[in-house]
Amino acid sequence: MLAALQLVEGGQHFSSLSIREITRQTGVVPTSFYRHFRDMDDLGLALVDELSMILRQLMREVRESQANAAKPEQLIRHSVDFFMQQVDANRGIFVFLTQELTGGSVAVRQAIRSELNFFTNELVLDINRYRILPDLSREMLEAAALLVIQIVSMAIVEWLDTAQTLASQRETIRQRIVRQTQLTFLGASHWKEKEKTV
Amino acid sequence: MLAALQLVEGGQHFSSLSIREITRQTGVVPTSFYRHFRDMDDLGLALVDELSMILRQLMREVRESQANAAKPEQLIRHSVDFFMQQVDANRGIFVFLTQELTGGSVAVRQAIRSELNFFTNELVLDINRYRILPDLSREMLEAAALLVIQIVSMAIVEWLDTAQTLASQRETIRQRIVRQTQLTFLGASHWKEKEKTV
DNA sequence: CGTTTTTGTGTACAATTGTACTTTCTGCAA
DNA sequence: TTGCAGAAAGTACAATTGTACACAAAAACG
Repeated sequence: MLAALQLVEGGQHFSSLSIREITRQTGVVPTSFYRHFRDMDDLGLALVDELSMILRQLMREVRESQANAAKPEQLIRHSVDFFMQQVDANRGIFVFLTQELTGGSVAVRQAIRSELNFFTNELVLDINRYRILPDLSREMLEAAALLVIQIVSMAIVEWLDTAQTLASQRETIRQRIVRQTQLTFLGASHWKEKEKTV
Repeated sequence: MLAALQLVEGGQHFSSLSIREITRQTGVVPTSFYRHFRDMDDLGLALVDELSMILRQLMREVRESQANAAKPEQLIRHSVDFFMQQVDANRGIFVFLTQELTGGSVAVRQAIRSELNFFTNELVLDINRYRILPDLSREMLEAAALLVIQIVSMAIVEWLDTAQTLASQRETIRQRIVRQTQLTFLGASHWKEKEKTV
């Protein structure tokens, strides 16, 4: 699994990897692959499972880093800074997950989407816990929370393409995440249910 | 190019296609490939160019379908309905574009991103033309417009995974697009520049 | 018409691939 | 110490791959 992640981080798309390539990377004979996975699809799913665990832990750390939040208006900014730092420290994970979010097999795609839904629910819980947006309907709350998750997801792809040395471009991305997130919360706080959605 | 699109629509990832596979699909000898493209990357870029043209035309039609818009509050809903209809009618195009948005080579990814920026600018022009959000700063306006584009982009991926027969699931996706877009505009309309972004 | 450019064909080959199979190794429990 | 299960190695083979090169048809153009 680590070998596959390294190859993906090295610029190849997961769906273009071969079994032999992966075993070669780990310094093991091709047929050993089958001791652990039925085929590449199986490996893909195993990776999503494994990386999901790591990702959840990582999100917990983002949350904890805000436990003694300075000022609430800087909460978003700090979370974004901290999170993007983690993205850099775990490139392989995020390259794989963003690739497969739109790429791999149906099963893998849905596994990743259900992980995004998990984070959406966590966010909904947090919003409720801190009594932000108390008047929002469940549906709208979920749409807003998922939107925040999607904002970050889309930004990660671009972030990973932007060299760490290009500080100004990276700052542009960070600012956009903050702005779009603020926009989302601002919109949600002004939502009146009478404005019928459909 | 059509052959590649068909294979992608058939469930394979573009980066896993082989030259021989493509030429086989068109009923032509493998070496003929090189008469038209240097390599697969070249084909990928050519596809983005070609599909961008089609996509722009398609977006124009979405706009025109709203020229004599009934009521403004239904404008979003109607545009979404019309657009998703076009997605169904052009699956191959959208499968490829969403795949490569996070997948392919750096060059292809950036080509697609710049296309998304084009649509963002178009949307900004429209917003200005109709005097929606007259008080919004340029930066915030762009962030909001891009967010709308991103909302749709993310939804397309899920849409393509949802069979046409599952009407209720598809309606859920449509509603989410509408809600998230409304949220974005609502937030943008309440934005005061004093709420410093960063 | 004749010529030139573009596109397609045929042949060839070394490299890589997935996977079935048999055999060897390794660590641990009895 | 023995036995055994899990992991790796070794061997094998047919299928597929990218691409070089020489030649043939077709299209474009004067």
